[in-house]
Amino acid sequence: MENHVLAKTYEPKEVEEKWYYYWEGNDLFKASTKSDKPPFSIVIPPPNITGSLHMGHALNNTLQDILCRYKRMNGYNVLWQPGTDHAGIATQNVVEKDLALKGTDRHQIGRERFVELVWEWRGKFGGMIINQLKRLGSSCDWSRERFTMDEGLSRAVREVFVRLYDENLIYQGDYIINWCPRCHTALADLEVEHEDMDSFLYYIRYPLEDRQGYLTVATTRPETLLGDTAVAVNPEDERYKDLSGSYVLLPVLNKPIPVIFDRYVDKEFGTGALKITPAHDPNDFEVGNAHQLERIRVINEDGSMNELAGPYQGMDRFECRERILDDLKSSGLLEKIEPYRHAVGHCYRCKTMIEPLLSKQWFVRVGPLADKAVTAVKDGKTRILPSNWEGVYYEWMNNIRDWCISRQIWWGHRIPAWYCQGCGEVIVAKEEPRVCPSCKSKNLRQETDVLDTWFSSALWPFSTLGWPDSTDELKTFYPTSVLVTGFDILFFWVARMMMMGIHFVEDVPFRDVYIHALVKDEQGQKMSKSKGNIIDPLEVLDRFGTDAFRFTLSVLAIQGRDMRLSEERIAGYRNFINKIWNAARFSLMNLRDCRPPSLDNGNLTLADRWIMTRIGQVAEQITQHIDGYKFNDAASTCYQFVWHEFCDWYVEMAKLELYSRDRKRREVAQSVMQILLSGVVRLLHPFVPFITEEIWQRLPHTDGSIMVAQFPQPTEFLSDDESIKEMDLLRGVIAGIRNIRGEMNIPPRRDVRIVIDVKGSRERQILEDNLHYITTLAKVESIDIVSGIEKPDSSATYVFGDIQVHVLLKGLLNYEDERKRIYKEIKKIEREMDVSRKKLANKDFLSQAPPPIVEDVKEKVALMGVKLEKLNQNLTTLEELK
RNA sequence: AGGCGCGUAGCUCAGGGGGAGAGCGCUACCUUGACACGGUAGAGGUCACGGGUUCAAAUCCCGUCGUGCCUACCA
Repeated sequence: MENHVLAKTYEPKEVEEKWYYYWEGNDLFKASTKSDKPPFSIVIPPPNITGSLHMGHALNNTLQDILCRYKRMNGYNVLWQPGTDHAGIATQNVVEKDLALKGTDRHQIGRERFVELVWEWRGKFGGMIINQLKRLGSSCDWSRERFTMDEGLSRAVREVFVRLYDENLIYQGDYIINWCPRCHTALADLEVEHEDMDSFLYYIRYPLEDRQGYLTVATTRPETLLGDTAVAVNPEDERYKDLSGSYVLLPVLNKPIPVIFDRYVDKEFGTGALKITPAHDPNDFEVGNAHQLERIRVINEDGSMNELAGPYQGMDRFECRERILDDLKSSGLLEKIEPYRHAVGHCYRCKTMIEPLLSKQWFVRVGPLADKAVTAVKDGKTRILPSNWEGVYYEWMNNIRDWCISRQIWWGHRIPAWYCQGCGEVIVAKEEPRVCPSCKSKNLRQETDVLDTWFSSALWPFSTLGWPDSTDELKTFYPTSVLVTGFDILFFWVARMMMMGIHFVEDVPFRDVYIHALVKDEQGQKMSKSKGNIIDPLEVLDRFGTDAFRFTLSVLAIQGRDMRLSEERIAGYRNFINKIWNAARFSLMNLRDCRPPSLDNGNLTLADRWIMTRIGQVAEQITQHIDGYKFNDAASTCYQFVWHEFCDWYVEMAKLELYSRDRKRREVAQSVMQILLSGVVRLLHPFVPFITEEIWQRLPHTDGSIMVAQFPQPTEFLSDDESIKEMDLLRGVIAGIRNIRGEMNIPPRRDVRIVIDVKGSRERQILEDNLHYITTLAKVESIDIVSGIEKPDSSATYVFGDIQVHVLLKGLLNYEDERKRIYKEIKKIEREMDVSRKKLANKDFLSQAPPPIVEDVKEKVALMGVKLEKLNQNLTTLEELK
């Protein structure tokens, strides 16, 4: 125990680093595979190595840490599994930028060297976010940190790939994929962001081959006409019935292409005639397949036009569009242009406009996997919370499309497939094959594509635990207890982990999925670099301290609603942290000479019994709230209790005991104070770990870290309902006197005299026993307790139930103010009574409402009646005096 | 186009069939021996609008308006 007085203001910087080292150094974050305790496990949503801590991470990890610390204190063997993901495209982009600065590029240095450089980059910068997570106080088991590209996880990736391929759940094929010409790779459908853009609908005339006239098509992408292989119309469309079997001439290239009939075409849109470009549009691709059309790809992977684009070869796709339009205009084939707004796909990494391209790629056949993942949630094996996200999950799973998993980049898990240069055989294997099993050729070349990063992330809950080996970790901690994440990766990640976990480990990856909100700015806007409205969590940590920040995030973590974060809000909770600090400071100052605590009911004051009962109730509420992922309710309950019950009332009342010359009284108060403070910091610890450890360590008669102390159980304290009622009475009387002082503007230095008129003997007893609290807290000179007297002269009166508190104000009473005060009170009560009286006058209410409700209303009317009567008497007396 | 959510005190939001709540802000007073990152008191709301169910609706249902987000291959 340290004896010197605590600083007046809490200084987070000094405290945070010290305790984090202490926790980590003492292995307090470590999980065990040999423990009798029940397991509790969470896998971290792996931040990507290019990232820096943002608000989303801060919230996500704060919530996970709250759960982990709470569970540890409740006696669980907790594994919080940390790690990072390799973020294929993003990381490759970062390193490529570096190369560009040095005047080179990856093609010049070659694949092998490039991958080496990425590993070097990762070694230097990839751990940054991990240190930032530590600053947040995250209690991950860092000894188990994993990386999606490390050896074990790579082995899991190969195992999964090969098994899915063998089960015919991975296939390779030519399909239209989303191509990012800047990142130079295919993207999965999910990685495409659709954005509404102002554009034009161009009406282009395709001359009929065998007669005069045109067939006019409407398109948003005139440049793709170079790859057209047909024009389609609806077979039901009367306008075009006579075109059966005919051809039109493709403008510019003057090539005949057939008119085909397909129900897919919407008669109402445009002209009802649709140009078909099977190599550059997913729908056209389908139509093309149905009609065995040729697929002509006219755009290169860098977005330029290729040799099949004839005169436009070498132009960029956007330039080509302009040139074609010019040419169409001059040849009279451009009928008209209409403004048109429609959704255009963009790369989620670099925002470049996506080019749908025909390309050979690897796909996962997700249908069968998705079915099982849906069933698991339907059967309640995994709960998705809040439950409205379940619907979103089903909706997506039921409409799922095959997943394009190959990426044309170098950084990632290279696809374990080899092509035999001799016979063309495709070999998929965990280890590199020496010879072709079919033709025995040794000339094999490995697939150059790598896998989508999410492919490895999908294995995270079991690959990090050692799968495919049957490890103790897997046996102890799988399925994990809960996954905490944002809805933005529900499809990207959660759904895929569900599919893979069920398929490969034969059980769901998590029991609960808790979906938390997005963090937005004060205006409710998404934070983004381009908007410049980012609040940097690291700056917040510096300015306000980790605990203040974590507490703010907890209070704002309301289920199902995005949070608006502002600095004022954080400053407000910084004040709360300081309040905790000062409450502890006061307590510890008075505990220097204390003995080990014990609760001797016989000697407890009303305040003691009350606060000991309240903290038990609060412990129970907080437990319920955390168990239900109601972080905001849990944090608010802490706030209200600590500030408005512990500090506002208990500390003030305990001062009388602690400053008492009666040693026994002081000792009792010290006992209660120790138990109370110990309970408070333990309740708060999951939310604000640093300050609570600091206080815990200074608290007499505690040992070890608060991290491993028992979370408060209601049974540690008292359950004394009478004390609650008695305190309500006491607080009501004190509040009444304060109210009059405030309203009447009685200077604080002016001690006033009070007469309390109380009939009930029990109530009288309570007040008499606690007179010293009233005099001190209401700053009163003296109190007389009487029964059934006339209202004293020059008094202001507060009516509390059937108790009247007369404040004697000789020479200070402003009659007009007092009259107004009472009148206002009367009006308020009358309004309330009206409502209740009407209810009682209603036969239906009396007969149909539940009896306890009716009783309540009757009781309320009776109480209000008494109060009203007294108020009216007081008013009359006052007017007579006037 | 569908789906989900939101509209409650000046601001940010809890609550969710029977007495309108919190934080911040605001007003007045207070250098009280834990804390001015503090204390005491106070002002402030036909709970978006219109219907319906009910003895009773801010709360449940339907509709309207406003607003946000997600999903989607109509060129």
